[in-house]
Amino acid sequence: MGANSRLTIATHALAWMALNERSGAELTTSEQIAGSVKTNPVVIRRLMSEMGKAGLISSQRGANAGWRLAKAPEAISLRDINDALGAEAAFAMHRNEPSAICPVARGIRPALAPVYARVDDAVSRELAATSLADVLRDTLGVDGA
Amino acid sequence: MGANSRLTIATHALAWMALNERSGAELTTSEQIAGSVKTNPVVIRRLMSEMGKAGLISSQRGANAGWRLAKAPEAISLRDINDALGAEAAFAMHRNEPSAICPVARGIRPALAPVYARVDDAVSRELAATSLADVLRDTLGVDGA
DNA sequence: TTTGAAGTAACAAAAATAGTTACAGTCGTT
DNA sequence: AACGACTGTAACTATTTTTGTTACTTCAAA
Repeated sequence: MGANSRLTIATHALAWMALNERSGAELTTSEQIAGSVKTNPVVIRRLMSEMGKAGLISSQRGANAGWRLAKAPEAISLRDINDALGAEAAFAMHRNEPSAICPVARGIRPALAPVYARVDDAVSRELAATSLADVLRDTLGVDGA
Repeated sequence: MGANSRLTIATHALAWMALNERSGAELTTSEQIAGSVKTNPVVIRRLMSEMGKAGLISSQRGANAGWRLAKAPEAISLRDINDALGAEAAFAMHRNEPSAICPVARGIRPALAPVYARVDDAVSRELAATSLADVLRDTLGVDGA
């Protein structure tokens, strides 16, 4: 798979929201975020919708609509974001069924499954160690601010 | 990206070779492996070519051609295979440059880069813990053999 | 010199992601 | 009650990546 930038875009969006709220804003719109990410607002709305279902953010509709964080930036980890996006495993099994006759072909998937599960666990653990607050701090700190 | 099955196919191929050699064979051909994986021999040859460049296997050309493992199955880890395939990072940055004006957009990539690097390290560590010999053992053990 | 397979280029097919357009649903404001 | 601004989605196109296929060249043993 091409490596996937969904986590990057989603984290960028939440970091923008966090900064916006810190500056006193109540709500953030998809258009504001799209301006920073330089993409189409619908792309942002799609990601936001998934994060809303996961309880990371909440939306307000009607006039004066937008999103707000549902948790403090310290309480949202990159793992939470990745899980919200329904991220798939790092490695996949064969796209097509291998030979039913060959013993290697029959046994290779059960043999690899636990290894791949451990890999995904390791990814989750690593992502869990970084919060949205960490990302925002490092993001703003780049300029020496 | 769709999750990528290249590591699965490459590992399947090497496991097949290891079993073939254990059964007394000197050489293994792409057609034999393709039969077990149920794919086109060229797909196998492409993967084998990359693993050959990484020194995991060696090829013999001419009549009576084929591949043989260049190391013992105990000395080849899934990490070696993954590295040989030039695996890309689990997560990618934005496909397009984000806004040059916005401080979040400017700082988010340097902030995420070390996190993503740690994730890739964790993946490598996890893959390094399993050898081709482990995979072959578990593969054949599935039937209780 | 014949032969079987590696090696590789070129291209088609399939799948996933990203980008775009369009429109219905919601709800303060006027 | 109508308006306006923005969410929520569906539908479609474009782009990128991976996989599958055909075809051809190179190689070395028999």
